Amino acid sequence: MTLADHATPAPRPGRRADAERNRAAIIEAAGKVFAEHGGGVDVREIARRSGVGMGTLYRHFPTKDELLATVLERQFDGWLTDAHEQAMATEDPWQALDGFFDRLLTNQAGNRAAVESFAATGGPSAACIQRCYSCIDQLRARCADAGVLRPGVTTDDLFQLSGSLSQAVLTTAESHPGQWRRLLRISLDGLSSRNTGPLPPLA
Amino acid sequence: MTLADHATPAPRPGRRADAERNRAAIIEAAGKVFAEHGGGVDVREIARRSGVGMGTLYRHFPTKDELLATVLERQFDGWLTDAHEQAMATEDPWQALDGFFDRLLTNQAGNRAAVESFAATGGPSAACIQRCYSCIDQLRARCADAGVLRPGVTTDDLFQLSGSLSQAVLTTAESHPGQWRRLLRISLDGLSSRNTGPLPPLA
DNA sequence: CTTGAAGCGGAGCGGCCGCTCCGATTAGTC
DNA sequence: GACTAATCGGAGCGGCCGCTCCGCTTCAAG
Repeated sequence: MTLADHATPAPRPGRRADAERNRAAIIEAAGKVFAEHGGGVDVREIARRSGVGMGTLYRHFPTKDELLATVLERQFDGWLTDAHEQAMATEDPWQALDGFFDRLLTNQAGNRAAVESFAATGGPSAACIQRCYSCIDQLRARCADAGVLRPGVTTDDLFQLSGSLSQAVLTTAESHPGQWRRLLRISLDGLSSRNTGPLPPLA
Repeated sequence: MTLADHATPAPRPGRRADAERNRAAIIEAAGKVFAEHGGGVDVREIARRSGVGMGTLYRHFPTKDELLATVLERQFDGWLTDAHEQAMATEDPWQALDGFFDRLLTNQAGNRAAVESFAATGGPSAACIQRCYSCIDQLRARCADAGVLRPGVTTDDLFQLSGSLSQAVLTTAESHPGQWRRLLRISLDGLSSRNTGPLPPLA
């Protein structure tokens, strides 16, 4: 995992064993709590759920934002890696793109904090966005080379699409789980090279 | 306007003139402030911007949530009416649908509070959602009758689409304004009857 | 102009929440 | 077991924000 680099402070090996355990507990609990209630939850709730005092929590993460960022980064990075690996293992370029989106969105289904962070900044962090862009661009290029992608579609378009769909994933999570897949199918069909009409120009 | 019914307390005609003026000022200022900063802003900011004291604000709206609801309802209702009228005046069913979405999304472009409310509850209020559903359903039926709409597409699909795109409208508002139109075009192309593949079933 | 009731303003209360501080505890060493 | 430095825990501080309270102002009826 390359993402441990972003943690603050980084998990040094020379640390006491209980400290290491607590740190892990905090990250796990925070992941669940943020996903359930969004980034606005009381930090005390995270401390409670991880069985740790406030002092301990704040020694590991100097700021609530830092904790949120770390957690989000870990989660998103995991989802991204997973979706990317699956896509790489798929031969058909179009199915790879399809599977990538499906996997990525499935993974973050119901995670309030993740969607909020997309809404606020377009993603968990600049580095994360960059990684995501790279993945998407790779898949886009494969599709474009195979001639199955609608001409003029940019990596940015695909990135925005995933962000916008993650909104749908969240709002339909409780009432109509999985309905977002219909939107994904529709969008992907609109992205196929069957559609040759020009897209609105970038301002 | 049927939406004044939702205000609390309703603007009674027998009220003093200055009270009426203040009420209007509050609604207007709140609309701007909520749009700029989202539903989380300090109520004091709204009082300041409308040139009114806290007491006045809270006599007109017993609760911050009530104020937010009223404002959102007014705004959304206006946008919806506007988009609907424009769509009704368009003969071609497909262009009517296209124009409806374009107009609705353009109108709410950059309104943080509006997008938040979509994220939280799917819309400003149950009544508003109902109205929106009706509009969309009407347009959907016209397209379906004309045979230009992909088979199996539900009103719910179209509603979710608009909610998900409003997310894109917000995130691209500052860096790439108007880029969301590309996503809209893509989605609509995926919704045309040219695409006959079955959509994932509703769970 | 007088009068009384409707309306106004903003200081301030109470609760929530991010973060800190320091005495108690415990892991790890000899 | 003794020792010490790293770690822990949670009471509490300070600031933010929703909302209230009440003395002052203004409208409009007579």
